[in-house]
Amino acid sequence: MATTSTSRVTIYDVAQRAGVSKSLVSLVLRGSPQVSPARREAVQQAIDELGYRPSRAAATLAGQRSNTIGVVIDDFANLWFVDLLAGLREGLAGTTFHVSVADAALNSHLAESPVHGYLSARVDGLVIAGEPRTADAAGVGVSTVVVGVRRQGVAGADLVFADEAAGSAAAVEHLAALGHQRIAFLAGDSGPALERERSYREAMAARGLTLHATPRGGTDEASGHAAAATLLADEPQVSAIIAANDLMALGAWQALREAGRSVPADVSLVGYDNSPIAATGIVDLTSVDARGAEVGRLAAQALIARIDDPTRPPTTTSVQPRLVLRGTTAPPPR
Amino acid sequence: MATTSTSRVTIYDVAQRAGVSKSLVSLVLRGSPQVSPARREAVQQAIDELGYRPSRAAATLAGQRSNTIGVVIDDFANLWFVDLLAGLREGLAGTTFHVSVADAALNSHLAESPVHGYLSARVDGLVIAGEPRTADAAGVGVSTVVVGVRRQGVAGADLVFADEAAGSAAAVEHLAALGHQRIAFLAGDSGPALERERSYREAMAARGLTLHATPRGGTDEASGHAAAATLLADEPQVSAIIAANDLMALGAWQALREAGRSVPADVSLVGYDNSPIAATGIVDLTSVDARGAEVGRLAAQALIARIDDPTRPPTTTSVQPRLVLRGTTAPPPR
DNA sequence: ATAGAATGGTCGAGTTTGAAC
DNA sequence: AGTTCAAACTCGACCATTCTA
Repeated sequence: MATTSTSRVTIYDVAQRAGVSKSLVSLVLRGSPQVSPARREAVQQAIDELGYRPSRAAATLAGQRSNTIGVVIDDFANLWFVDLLAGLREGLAGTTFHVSVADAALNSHLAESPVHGYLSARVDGLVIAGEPRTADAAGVGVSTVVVGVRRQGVAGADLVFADEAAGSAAAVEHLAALGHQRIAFLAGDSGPALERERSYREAMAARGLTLHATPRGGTDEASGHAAAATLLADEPQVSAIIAANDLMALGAWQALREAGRSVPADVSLVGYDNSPIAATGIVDLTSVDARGAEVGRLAAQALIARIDDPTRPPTTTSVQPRLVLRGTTAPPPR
Repeated sequence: MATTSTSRVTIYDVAQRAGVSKSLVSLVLRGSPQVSPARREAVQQAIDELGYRPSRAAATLAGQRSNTIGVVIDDFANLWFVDLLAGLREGLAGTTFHVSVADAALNSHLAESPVHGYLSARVDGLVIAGEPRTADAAGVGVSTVVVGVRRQGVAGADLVFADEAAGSAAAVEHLAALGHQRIAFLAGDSGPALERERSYREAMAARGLTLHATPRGGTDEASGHAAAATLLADEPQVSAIIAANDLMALGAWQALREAGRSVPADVSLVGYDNSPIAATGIVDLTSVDARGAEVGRLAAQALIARIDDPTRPPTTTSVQPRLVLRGTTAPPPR
């Protein structure tokens, strides 16, 4: 079995052992139907006996394709991508593509950007689930789909994103239906956060309600806390808060607690992303589900189609978000 | 710039344009000091003008090394690995290794295991941060470090893990110092969970306290909820609960709330992992910090050393965990 | 079903160059 | 002027596959 062979076992070794040519081994490896069952069996046996592992590098070099799809995300700490990856995988079922994930931080010790790394790796497709670099705006030379609403586009890429407008509208509608009038929005400066804010403004205007949007800041828990604290000091009459994401909502909750306001009795709270943290029973945060899994599934579809025909015109697909009602929203206090 | 060249630009094209041999281009690419500034400059200019991207596949094939480290984790949804990756990256600073992350689920549409995928990719090193497959116990033929306490070992691999015994002991000690006697443990069936349970038992025995460990179940929120619900029904006199991880602690908290017991006034609660979710102000869960970043840093060190000298005897390194005190522990009710 | 060219790099050995002895 | 030597550069075999014929 695990013979400590001096050199690696190659396709030649397998071919020799099975008594066939190396080309035939290659065919078996890639599951070609043009191989007789007897030969296939013999080759497979030789592979097992020798413990042969095909070299992906050689296959990529010779085949001009890596059979790999690269996924670039902003940050592993951002929980949103967990769903996205799950959907991506689902959409890739039935294909033989490998999936490789990189975040900008992970390889920050190298000068190179993740996108360039994947380009060097000759990926067959690229999923950019974060803000694209300006340098990549002109196109990256490989089938690409950009996920999420981004400030920066990538030429020739397909687009898949959640319809943030519908999400904010649903949140506003839910709160308005409960009787809230003074509904605030905790704004952030990422692409999706901007879009969520924009549509919050629209939804409020459509109802003739007064806007209460905070200045744009970061999108983490501390930013949510700070923004909410300022908001509560300036406009204590606010009875509901929509945050640009769940983490900010948690920060806001903390600020509310510190201000002696209870959720949802005094103030209703709606997050955005429906992240795992919102779903825990102890947090139980009403949140807009951005449908990451569905976005991932559609992104996979778009990518497969583009790899199949790189000349097809870029498409734009949006997914309807869903408001997940939990325990942080209630009618305003009388 | 972006000339839509028919075929890819290769090292030959760059060499020709710069008026040097392809070997010299290769030397520039890898930052060799044996190149005159003038030539280096010329080559770099040619690279920029042509938009050349080296082929990693070719480099790996020719160089017999991929300059890549593969990281295998159980599941992206497990937040623990976020810290681990951060530490890994830190430990890899100054090297030119690329880092690639795969979880078992992500490529589940392929028959192949992540480890085998990385073997085919000819990674220079492997970090296994999950339960190794039995098939890999005999060794995988590449420098490997296993992270965390696992039931299954990998021959020849270095080991880096948090000292779970010290973690459980710290939790028990903290609770005992607050005056708790009836301290329960929510057990799970993963490698680390078993170890945490084992040392909980030891720490309790050392203090002459009666054990209250639940039967081992899953390690997710629902499992924590179920285990705690049963525990509260069977042994309502318990005044403190240590969970095998944070998610289980959240589930337990929910069960406590449903039973009308408040945290920490009626029952104290300690989680394990110090995950981001525990750190949020709204949850504020006392938790044992498994020091993922430190583990990652040490894993990187061990791996670098092993890649440097594959014959060195396997090492075992443990990291002292730290109990992070937050708002879910207090003296028992009188 | 197979031989042989092609893929795009790396690597070690060898060649050139120019200055120092 | 001839020899020596290191630094700078080039040559060509080789890596393990796929693809064409």
